[in-house]
Amino acid sequence: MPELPEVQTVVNYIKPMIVGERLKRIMPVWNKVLYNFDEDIRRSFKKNQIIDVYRRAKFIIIAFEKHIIAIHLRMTGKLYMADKKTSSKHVTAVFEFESKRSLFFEDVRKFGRIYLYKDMSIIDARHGPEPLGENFTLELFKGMINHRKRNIKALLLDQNFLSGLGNIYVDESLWKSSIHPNSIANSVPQKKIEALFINIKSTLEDAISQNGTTIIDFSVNGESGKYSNYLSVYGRAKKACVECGYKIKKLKVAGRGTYVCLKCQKKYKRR
DNA sequence: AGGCGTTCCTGGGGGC
DNA sequence: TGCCCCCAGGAACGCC
Repeated sequence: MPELPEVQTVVNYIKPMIVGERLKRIMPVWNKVLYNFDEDIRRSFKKNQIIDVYRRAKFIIIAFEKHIIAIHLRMTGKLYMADKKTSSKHVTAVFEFESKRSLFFEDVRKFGRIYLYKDMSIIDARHGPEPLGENFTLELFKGMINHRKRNIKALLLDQNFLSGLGNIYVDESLWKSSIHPNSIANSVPQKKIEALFINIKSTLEDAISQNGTTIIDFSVNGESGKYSNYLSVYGRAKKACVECGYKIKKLKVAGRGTYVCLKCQKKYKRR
């Protein structure tokens, strides 16, 4: 499941290949993949050269002079460049460039969507700060959390609260900070919040440096994420905690499969 | 405000 | 071996 590090890896991979390309058209292979391409914007889509590619939250942003295209991979989305049609039956959309090359969007479970906006305002309004951005300071994080009474895992997964985290990196960050995922957010001691702040950043940075955790099949070069070798709790049910040796438990928290060491991670209840 | 259920999808795992 | 059932999971939305 692509989270911030996986999306960043995809951006790093495709950016040098498509900046400067001119978009001829987007072919929706599966009819729901283009989420909000209203006809007016579509017809005025004349400034068609890609000027930048970057990540915001879990979106891949392809920027044109007058508009942006945002791609969300959701669970199983993949992007890769190719010259000709691929044989994959899971392609849901194809970006055709004037150079005759194409960017393929492949998505087995079909949750991924492509959005068209005039600018970033709608996405920015619905998403919290970037955990690796300069504006995301410890003081800001403390201020965001100190009035929140949700359980900490649900809060960290909420893209409106903080951008980019998903199930894997939330579990990893909470384990590293010795916080039980079912803790009430504003009951977690300040020292632990400081640790969490540091651990969210370092976990994401380490994962980016390993090209993410999810196995991403780029088809062309077959690169896959290597952070899976570094996971401490996620996916390690019944295995020994690498810190204390106690058996890792799999729970359900915030409706998600959740991995936790009940010996290392303390649950902070409502005060 | 926050928790919970539902929806979208399909491959794959569990049960028998 | 084979078949059917059911579920994971990101995010939006509605309901209480």
